[in-house]
Amino acid sequence: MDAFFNRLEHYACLSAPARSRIENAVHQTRQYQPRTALVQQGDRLGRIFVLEQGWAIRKKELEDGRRQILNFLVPGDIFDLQALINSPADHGVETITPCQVRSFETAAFIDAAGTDFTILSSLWWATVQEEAILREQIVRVGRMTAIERIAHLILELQRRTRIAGLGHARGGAALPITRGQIADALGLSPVHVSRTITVMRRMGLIATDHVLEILDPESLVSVAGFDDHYLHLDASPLPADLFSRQKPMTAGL
Amino acid sequence: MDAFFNRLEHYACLSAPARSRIENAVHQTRQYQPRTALVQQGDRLGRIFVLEQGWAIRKKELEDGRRQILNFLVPGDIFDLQALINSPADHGVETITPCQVRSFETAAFIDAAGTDFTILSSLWWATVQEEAILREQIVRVGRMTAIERIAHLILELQRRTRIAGLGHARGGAALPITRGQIADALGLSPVHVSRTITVMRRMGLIATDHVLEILDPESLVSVAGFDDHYLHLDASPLPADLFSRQKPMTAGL
DNA sequence: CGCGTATTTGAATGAGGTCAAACTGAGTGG
DNA sequence: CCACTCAGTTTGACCTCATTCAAATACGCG
Repeated sequence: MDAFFNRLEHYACLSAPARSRIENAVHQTRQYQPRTALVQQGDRLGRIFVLEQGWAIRKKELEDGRRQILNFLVPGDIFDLQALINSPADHGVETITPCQVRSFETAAFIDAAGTDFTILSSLWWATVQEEAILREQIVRVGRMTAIERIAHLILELQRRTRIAGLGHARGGAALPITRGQIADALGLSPVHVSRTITVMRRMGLIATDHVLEILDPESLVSVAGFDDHYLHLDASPLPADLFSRQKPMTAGL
Repeated sequence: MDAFFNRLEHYACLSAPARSRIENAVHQTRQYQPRTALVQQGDRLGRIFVLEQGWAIRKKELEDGRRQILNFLVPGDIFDLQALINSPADHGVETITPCQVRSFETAAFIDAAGTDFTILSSLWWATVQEEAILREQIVRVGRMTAIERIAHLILELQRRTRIAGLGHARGGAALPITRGQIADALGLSPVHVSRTITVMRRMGLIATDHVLEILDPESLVSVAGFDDHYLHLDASPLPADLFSRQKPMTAGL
């Protein structure tokens, strides 16, 4: 439960009863190998998942094999709250490292989460943050050069792993992703990613001894034009009386 | 209120009391000229907006003037539910045609919407759909060729205007957007958009007498590799007892 | 008419893609 | 311990899709 609670508490301080509601909700935990499909496009899910350990990707594929990685998932990330509506998944989720995944049946999850204000507040934060990440991804892919895209992505992942409680205090946080994955995430070819990363290594921005590491955070920020506002790291809980001001017995969106 | 109700009812049939709760919620309606900023990056909003008439865009801008349009807003679209969390806007919203915009103070909106299951259900659908649109935008910009991007965007907007109750029965739906806007949405240059659209016109796919119109929907779908599943047009209401199965007095996410 | 904005077209340039081959490193098995 | 494999990475040569620059054209609109 660590990664999940860690994430929820990043957004709002959970009450003891809230914690135990979730702890006691029926759930299962499974381990997966890398390259395992967790959600397949077209699936109707009926479950809510939490990535407890490891890395995964959201992706869409075109008929002819072109692949777009929409986003990386790091420990604590929740998917798919969309399962609340019973519509087929419009994209797939796949592990890229060994992963531990917790899942709740939708109804059990709602019983546990849907009545507690702090949990709902955290979940809404998580949704807002996820949307913001998607928007920034659009900007990267639509309007940035190769080196900007890569630098920007690295910084985003570094910030997100920090939230997830991974990674070392500063710069740190080794990213377990391949050139091919970076390419599919950023709309580039693996070859060009390799070339660009070589340049970045020579610039002293990053090191790539087996895993990708940040050497010079400041310069990287400047190369990427990175502004972490969109990640809403300043998360503060919603006002606690937001939903109860006039109707004490109801909890809402 | 037409566009808003029309949209909400696309997702779930509203009860009479639900309608009147919204109708009676304190709100204001304003008209705006084209190119008016409705939300500026960095604003703290405190209001929920509904686009009643006209078209708008969500956008982000880079320091040096590069601009990325994240998404187009059509009548019935809601922004920004993110205002529920009190965090500065990470992107801007701007009109591109004359617009009529309704807005609710956050608290008033929650009072009206937060306790009614059908409304919450509709709002959740709208959020899920919006996220799906952002994801598809990533695929367009990341992995499609210019002609695919343009064809795909045109089809998305055509479907969305149909939901919005604009546009003619088939093909139809004139899109009031310029080459420059298409370029900023799709990560292309206006010049190349113009060239590509000329090609598409010569292929008999579209017409561009003042506004953009679809002539040959089938071929356009094939050129774009368009699959409208992601728009979740098959929206069906959540099971009405989803939140009340075990705890009758609560409504939830 | 005259101005500002959007579009079109041409020619030259460039960022990134493709193809192909060599290289690295972590298993795995003899 | 070495050979073999497989996946990922690197590098070079060439190509192409899209950009940039520039000039011409069309289109409202006061």
